[in-house]
Amino acid sequence: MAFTNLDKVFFPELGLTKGDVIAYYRRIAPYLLPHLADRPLTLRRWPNGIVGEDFFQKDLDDPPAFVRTERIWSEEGRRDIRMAICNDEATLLWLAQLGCIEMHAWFSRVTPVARRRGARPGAFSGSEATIAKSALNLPDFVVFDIDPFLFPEGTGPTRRHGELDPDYTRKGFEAARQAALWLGEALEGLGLRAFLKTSGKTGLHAFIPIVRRYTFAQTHAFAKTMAAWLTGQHPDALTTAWSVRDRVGKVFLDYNQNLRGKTLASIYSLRPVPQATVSVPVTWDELRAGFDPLRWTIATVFDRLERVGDLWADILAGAQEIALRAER
DNA sequence: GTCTCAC
DNA sequence: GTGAGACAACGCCAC
DNA sequence: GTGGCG
Ligand SMILES: [Mn+2]
Ligand SMILES: [Mn+2]
Repeated sequence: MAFTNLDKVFFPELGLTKGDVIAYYRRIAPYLLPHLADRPLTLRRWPNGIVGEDFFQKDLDDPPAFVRTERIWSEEGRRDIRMAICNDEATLLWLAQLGCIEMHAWFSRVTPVARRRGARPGAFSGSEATIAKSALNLPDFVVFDIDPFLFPEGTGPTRRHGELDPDYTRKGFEAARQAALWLGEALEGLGLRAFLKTSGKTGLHAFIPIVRRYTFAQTHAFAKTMAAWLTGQHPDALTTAWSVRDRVGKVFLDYNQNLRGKTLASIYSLRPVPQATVSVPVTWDELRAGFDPLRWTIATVFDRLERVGDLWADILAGAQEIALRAER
């Protein structure tokens, strides 16, 4: 496999090239690869850099031989597609070569669930019924995508990528921070430990590691209940509204990613914003103290990693049970 | 970015 | 050999 | 079935 166009500018403001993106993923690989392991990938590609067009890709027609793929049923396409799984550095760099700036891994894995009877390990193809019965329907996490919908005066949802507006960044993140703190308190009340990361923009991602025993329907219901309860406690600050215009001025607690095939920009993903930020794990103590979420970028993240290591290294070891009854 | 097909 | 053109997701929900 | 949404 050949790398091409290494000098093509991918981040004009910083002058970062495609070669810089590939170099970033080569260096981050030891931290990132464990979090991608065994998870189907939804590719999101920017072959002409962050100011160019982007597109999603799931089906890989004829990938290099070193790329692991899995045949997975696509209900809408009524056919099997071949999805990439990134378990090694070569595959990661191939993805970067394709123009993947972010990595989007599923919340479920293809590996068999231990001690599960009646399952057909490795069968994800042929029908919706097959994949619904498979390990891919049993996520490792309940996820909360915490998205501030605060905008500078005179702008609106259509211009919500206000990453260039420091005032908006600060206000939006402060709102997301408060929302995450409320979520953290509620989860603590349930005896659940969650892992936190910046999105790389102004939001936050909270992951609750769970045993692979709950279906997406169950994790979705759990997250929806939590989000609705929190929104009821803080109706002026939080929303779960489906319509963007009904979210303006609030923090959108998005529980809807808890479905098979949905993704978020992964931990240690480079984000397609001018500052070339990175999605970085943070501690709850750091959240309480506050920070600038855009401080971690392609240029600065390794300083932090060398100091604190991978704060999510043990995330799968802490798989928890979730109560399915409506809590409180 | 990759691939195929026409010239 | 080279350039043009096609192509690269999808599930859920409201209406 | 189409459109909004992430
Ligand atoms: Mn979101
Ligand atoms: Mn988000």
